[in-house]
Amino acid sequence: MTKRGYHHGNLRQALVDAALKLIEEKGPTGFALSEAAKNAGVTPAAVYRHFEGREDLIIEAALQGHAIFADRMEAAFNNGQPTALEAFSATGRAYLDFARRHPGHYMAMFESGVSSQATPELAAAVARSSGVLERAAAALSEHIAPEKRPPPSMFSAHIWAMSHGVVELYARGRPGGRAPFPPEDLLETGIGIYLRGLGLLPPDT
Amino acid sequence: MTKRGYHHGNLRQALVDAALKLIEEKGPTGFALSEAAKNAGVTPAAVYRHFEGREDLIIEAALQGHAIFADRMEAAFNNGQPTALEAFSATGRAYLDFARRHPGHYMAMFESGVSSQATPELAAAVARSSGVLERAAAALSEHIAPEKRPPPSMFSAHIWAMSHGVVELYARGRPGGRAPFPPEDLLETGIGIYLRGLGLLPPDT
DNA sequence: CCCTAATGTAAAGCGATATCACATGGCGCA
DNA sequence: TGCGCCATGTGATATCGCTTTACATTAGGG
Repeated sequence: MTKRGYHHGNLRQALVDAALKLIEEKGPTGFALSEAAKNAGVTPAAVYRHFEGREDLIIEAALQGHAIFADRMEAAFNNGQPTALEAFSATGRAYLDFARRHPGHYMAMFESGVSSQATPELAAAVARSSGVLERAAAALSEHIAPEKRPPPSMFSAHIWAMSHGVVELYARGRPGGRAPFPPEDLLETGIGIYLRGLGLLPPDT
Repeated sequence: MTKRGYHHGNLRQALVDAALKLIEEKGPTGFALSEAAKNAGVTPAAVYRHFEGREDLIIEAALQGHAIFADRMEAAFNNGQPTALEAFSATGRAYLDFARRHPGHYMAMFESGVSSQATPELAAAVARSSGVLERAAAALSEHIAPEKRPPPSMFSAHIWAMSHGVVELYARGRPGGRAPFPPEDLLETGIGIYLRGLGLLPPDT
């Protein structure tokens, strides 16, 4: 585990971990490649043996983030069990939970300024994440009367947009001072109202 | 208008304009104070006669953005005329329209990493923006049966979150390749479904 | 008309990214 | 076993952007 003399052993991942911690602490802007190197116990130049540069390191962090993200949502969705609605709801909660538990990853994924198309691997990871949410939406869609059913990809885009918006604006105290409501409640109620608009929830309460 | 020899005449605003153009072109990360200075025809040090530094320049851009933003939404809301629903809908469209027409401002406001509380003036400008949207939501709220009426601030938070999410994720081709739908449609339908969930739109179509 | 304050410049320090030649040592192969 | 290669890390250095300081210029009021 400790530095074995000259060679590190697993510098690549150690750098990613250091980067994630720094991004979480100081934001993607404040993150410095040289500081990540120092925290990993090597000189800045060593980073270039494993990554093309600063941006490439961020991309790797985002990539790992999307992998975890997709896994979590996949597990929460649980193949649509026990019901499409409950699975969908769990998936939504998993979204926010991921953002809370992995702020460094989330920032690398969505706030670092790197395009989701930066590399083919990243694009694939993003596609997998979207795929999970889209399948959850598609499964739930089947319970909507066909004539008032939006395309599943639009359905999932709405959910993703609201989830992301809640994270960005209210999960770290953005507009109007502090969060007027806990983000979890905000997202839960927002999605609830939206689902009611689709006829997927009863119109009471 | 042109540089009058040694003194510029209106360097402060010229720097803000240059910064906005650069932010729009290269993102808040790629924006360089020195480049803005060059584009304004002065040396980097001259910037410090008008701003405390790079971040302060971005804050001023965000500040002006919020002023325009609030004005536009205020005008679109039009004091709730002709109907609360139409005024609200116009306000939502104004949101997206602003993001499209003023990408530099929007990025400075929401993607630059500066806190909305960075300075008291910025906090005030943000509060004014939120206030407009919140009033629009409050006016529309009165048409909801009281027992199923969420607090207006929660209502407006939902709308802001979805609007912001659409801009961030789909107005510049984020997840899953390119935008599957025009952002305008995405937001319009999303808000439509949400309003239907509140009983503010008829459940047909 | 001059003097002062506002505004801009030139030069230099600092820290971060990135590149290059060189050092080290882990590991496969004879 | 021991040799040599190549992956991995270092040190030095170039470049660039932010920022500060001392100095230069000019607009405008007394």
